[in-house]
Formats: sequence, C-alpha cells, structure tokens
Amino acid sequence: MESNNQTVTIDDVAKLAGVSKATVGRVIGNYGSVSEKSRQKVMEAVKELDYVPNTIAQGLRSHSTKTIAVVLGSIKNSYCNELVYAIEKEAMKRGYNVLICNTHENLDKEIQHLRNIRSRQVDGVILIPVYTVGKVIPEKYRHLYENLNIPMVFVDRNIMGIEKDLVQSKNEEASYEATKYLISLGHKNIGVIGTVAYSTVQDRIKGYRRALQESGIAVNASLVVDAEYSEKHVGQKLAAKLLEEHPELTALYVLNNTLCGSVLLELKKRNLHTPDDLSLLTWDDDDLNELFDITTIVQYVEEIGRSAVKRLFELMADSQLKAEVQRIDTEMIIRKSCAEPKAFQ
Amino acid sequence: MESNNQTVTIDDVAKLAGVSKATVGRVIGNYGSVSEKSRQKVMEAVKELDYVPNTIAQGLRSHSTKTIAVVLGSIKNSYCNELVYAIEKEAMKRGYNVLICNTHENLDKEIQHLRNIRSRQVDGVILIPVYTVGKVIPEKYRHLYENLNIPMVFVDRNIMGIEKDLVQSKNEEASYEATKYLISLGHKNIGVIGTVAYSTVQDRIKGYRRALQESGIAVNASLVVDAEYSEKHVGQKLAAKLLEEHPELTALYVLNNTLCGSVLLELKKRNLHTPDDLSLLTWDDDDLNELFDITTIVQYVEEIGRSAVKRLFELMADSQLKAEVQRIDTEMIIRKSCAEPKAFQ
DNA sequence: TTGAAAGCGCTAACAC
DNA sequence: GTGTTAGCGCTTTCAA
Repeated sequence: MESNNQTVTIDDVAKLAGVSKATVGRVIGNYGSVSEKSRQKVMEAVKELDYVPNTIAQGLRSHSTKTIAVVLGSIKNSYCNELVYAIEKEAMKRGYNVLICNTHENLDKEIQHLRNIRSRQVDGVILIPVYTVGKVIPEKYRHLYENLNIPMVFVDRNIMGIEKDLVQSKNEEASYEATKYLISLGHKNIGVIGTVAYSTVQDRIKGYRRALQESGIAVNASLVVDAEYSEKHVGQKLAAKLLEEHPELTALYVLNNTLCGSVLLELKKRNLHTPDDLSLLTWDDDDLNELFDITTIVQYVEEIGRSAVKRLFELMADSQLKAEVQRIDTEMIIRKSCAEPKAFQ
Repeated sequence: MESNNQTVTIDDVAKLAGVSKATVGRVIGNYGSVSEKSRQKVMEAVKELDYVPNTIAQGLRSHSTKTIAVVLGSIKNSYCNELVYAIEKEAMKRGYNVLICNTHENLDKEIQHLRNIRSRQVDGVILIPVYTVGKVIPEKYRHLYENLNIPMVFVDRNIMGIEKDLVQSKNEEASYEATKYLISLGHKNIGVIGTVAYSTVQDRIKGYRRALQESGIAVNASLVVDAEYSEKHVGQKLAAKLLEEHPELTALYVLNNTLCGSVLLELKKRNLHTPDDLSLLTWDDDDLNELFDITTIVQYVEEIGRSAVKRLFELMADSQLKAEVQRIDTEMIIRKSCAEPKAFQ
C-alpha cells in the first residue's frame, strides 16, 4: 500500500488496473455493470495506490455533494446539540456529512448561511428558523426558504406563511397535559416563564390556556412572562418579578430548557423549596432535573432528528412531495417538585 | 433581481455584463486587477441574476474547499460543543465552513472520518483524538495522522509518538494548584475520579501527585479510581465505592465534566453535604456548579477553540511549520464546596 | 461489458 | 486591464 501521493486519481488506478477510467468509476461508484474480473483488478489497484475518490470532483459532475447542512441557533444549546448528534449519526449511515451553521438567533446570519449553502451545493438543509412570530421575512429573502431548490426540513419552529416540512414535539398537547396535572393537584395560579416569540412556545402557552379554561379557571395574562432569548440569567429576574408581584402563585411552569437553571438560582436565593413552598414543572430533561427532582416534560430530540433526516431524504428523492408536519410524542417524568399547594391543604 | 434559475453560471454573468468569464472571476474572487467600470458591470449582472459562485467548482479548480472538519467524541459533551461553537464562529469570520464528525470515542469511526475527510479535500482538521494512553495506533493508519497532507491541530489530547500541534489547558499545573488548595485546607485523603485513559486526565493526576508529594503526603494509588468513558452513571458507582472503601476520605476531586453530576447523585443519596461532610472540587463549569456552590476549575474552551483555528490557518498558510504545543490558562472559581475537614477542626 | 469523449463551473496561465 | 485556453477529477453519454 503506497500512500501519501497527494493526488492519486482515477487515471492512475485505471492505468494500473489496465482498464479505462470509466470502468474504475463504475467500480468505485458502484453503478453500471462491470465484469468480476475487471472489478477485481480495479479493487487491487485501489488498495495498492490507497486511492480515495475526490468527493469534490464527484460533486461537480454528479450534482450531489453528499452533504447536508444543519442551521440552528447555537450548538451550545442542549436541544440543538442532541439534535445535531442524531442528525449526524443518521447522515453518516447514509454516507452523508453534516455542515454545522450557528445563527446565534440572528436573521442576518441565517440568511448569510442559506446563501452560502446554496453556493456549496449542499444536498439538503435542516433548519431551526430564527423567525419569531409576528416578524415578517423580508420579501427579497423569501426565495431562500421557498425556492432554494434544495430540500429543506424545519425542526421545532415554523415560519408563518411558508409551507415547509416540519418536525416538532406535540407542544400544545404536552403543555395541556402538564397544566392539567398541576390543576389536578389544586393549583390555580400558575406562573409561566418562556420566550414567547417562538412559535413553539406559543403552542405551549395555548395548551396551558386551554387547560385552565377547561377547568373554569380565569386566564390571567400577567402570569405569563416573556424571557428574551439572549439575556443571561433572565430566568432568575423573571422568577423574582413573578414571585414578588404575584404572591398568590403556587406553581411555576418553565417553558425553555435554558431558563430552568436560572430560575432555580432565584428559588435558592429566596430559600424557597419545591414542592413545599412552590411547585415547579419544566421542559427538557437535564442533569439538573434529576438532582433537584424536578418534574419534567421530556422531548424525544433524537427521534426528532432521525425523523427530520428521514424526511429530508424522502424530499431529496422526490422534490414534488407536499409539505407535512410531524409531531413527535413527549413524555412527562413525574418527580417530586409538584405537590398540592399549601393553602389547599 | 431574478431568482431561482438553479444554475446561473459565471458564463451567464459574463454574457450579461459584456465581459469575459475571467473578468467575472476576478471580481467575485477579488483577485487580479479589474477596472472600476468592469467591476460595476459585473456587480450589476451578479445582482440581476442573483448569481452565487459554485463553491464545488471553485474547490475543484483551486484545491481549496473553504471547509474545515472538526472530529471529536460527541457534540453532546459540553466541552465539545463549546469548542465547536468557538471554532465555527472563527471559521465563519474567515469565510470557512465547519464539518462536524462524531467519533463516539471509537477509533474505527475516527479513522473512517479521517479517510472521508481526505476524500472531501477539506482544508484543515481539528481533532480531539480518541487515542488512549498505552494503546498504539495501528501502523497502517499512522499516515492518516502524519502524512495526510492536510493541516491538522489536536485539541485537548495528544497521541504519543505523533508530533502534531496541540492546544490544551494547563492540566498539570491547574491540578497541582487545586490539590494544593485542598491540602491547604487540611485535606490529606483526597479521592480522585477520572477517565484515566486520556492523556489530559493523566496530566491532571500528575499534578495531583506532585502536590501531595511536595507536602509530604504519601500518595495512595487506590484513592484514584478510573471511570470508563461510556458508562452511564459511572461517577455515582465510583463515588459509592470510594466512600465505602475509604472512610478516611475528606475530599473528592472529580476530573471530568461528565462525572460530576453523577457523583452529586450519590452524595444526595447518602445525604452527604458539601462542605460539611465532604469537600468537593471539579473540572469544568456547568449550571450545576453554581447551583450547588461547587468549587471548579474552569477551562477557557472558547479560547482553546480560537487558538486552534488560528494555528490551523497558520499551518494552512505554511505547511512547513514545526509542531507546537499551546497550553491555555485555567481559572479556579472558589465557591463553598471545600472547607476544612471535620476531623481537622 | 467496456472505452472514448464531452463537460460539470470554475481558476490559473498566458497572451495581448 | 482583459480575453483565450486548458484542465482540476470525476460521471455521463454514446458508440462499439
């Protein structure tokens, strides 16, 4: 096995094997038909020269780069890195690599990435769009989402007015069930902390409202507070605000995985304990949650990732498919952070 | 702005602008010299046609794909995703994209990725090698690390016998200081939990030993226990083992970021509190650590990532540079988990 | 089953 | 400052 000649090409292999480069192409690309004899000779030459095909050249000719891009807020977020982990695993199985693009939850960066992705002839895109409810995608960028001619699947969040495949958790339903659970324990004044701008969070709030209404509890809008995504320790500040302005609160319901740790800091500061002083329920499981015995709605992120990749490959095989929404189940892990409110006992 | 014609090429732009495609190349690639007039015409045509250059074709011709690959155990690990975050940010600034490759701490996967990376003509590689101390890289794969002809920088861990650029924390020194700190509080029997197989962890253990020896404390090898990387809740099991077999322990020193949460579960189970029942010191800061007031050695992961990218670009510019090791400072955040041992008071 | 030739979209070399 | 030409390494006709 000779190695290290930077550029062993298909011609070298063809020469050594005594066949044409077309035949070599057939063997290594595994298409067309080749006699067993030729195949053998080619395989030997490949091994001898330690030949690896040039993916770039293949891509230029075949219009497939065997690459998918994942565009999301930040790989540091636990939802996102679990998602990427699952996506990369699935992609590798199919011989695809994954390009990672952080938008820092910034629309300009997202657009920059999408343009770049087009440049790179990526075969497919999985996107958690930055888009926040109410904002409108500037008209001149719509084509990046709609007519990119690259298969694209949204994960977690959608963009209003853009019909794309979407994979997300059953946010509304899970939130409804969780709220029902709190109500069943006797809670009526449940504070909510979440980043309201995202469609996902809005769905969760809808579920929360529906549960309250169904139980005949008046919905008090001031109990739902909005956490700006980027702010550090915003959860702590908002928890403080809620607890001060609403002494009637008996439970806190946290809708973002990034917020819960921060909320706990405030509870600690105030020497409040769950479930005795306050019940606490949150989204997304973390080391924290087990240690603090926090009742949690778990998203099956890996399944979301797998489904997104599966759908993406379907779209890559047939670009005429109509957009579909897939909603993945969630699970509520009941630990010890929720109990009957004191006043109720 | 016309959009969506899948394949607007440099020829189309040249035709519309009334110049040769070489001139268009000069404008969009920003090399050579072009008259202001031509530049204007080209720019207009580019906008008019919504032209984006084909990175694949550029790559084939210019032998640069504007891509770097990051190969590491798992993006789910917090050290790893902070690193990737920093790397991607730096790479983007320079117009490079990042391919993410998880090895699942498995040598075969790592080798598979490196071969694939060669196929893809990636411009540079940042690698946290799977390699564990004592194991030897099979001879036939050495060339993947040594003669790949692609600039490569190791992060965090090195491979014995392979001279590569390496960026890592000052593991030995930081560990020495941390142990000194525990000793200064009066601790003599300090249990250590870490995944011994990695060079990084071995350096930390060296620092621990040096501090003990310098203070005239006998090093008891059975106080250092080895956590297998992959096992779930291994930290908990090992903490239990240490506490049972060594009632003389007054402090626990945890060397891996993944282990600490697991160790805390065991302390909780045994109703042991820090620092009253036991002192606790750990590597890598986490939400957990602030909430539990755990004294922590913080690695500047983002700086490590930035340095690795910087070095990689130096190597890409000049492949003759000699391998260097960069050791990045750490910081010890003193919280409340360490105090004088009870027996000492 | 196989080979020759064309060409994917671009950049580099050279001429003017 | 600009255009012409060749060709990166491969796949895809097409013809044999």
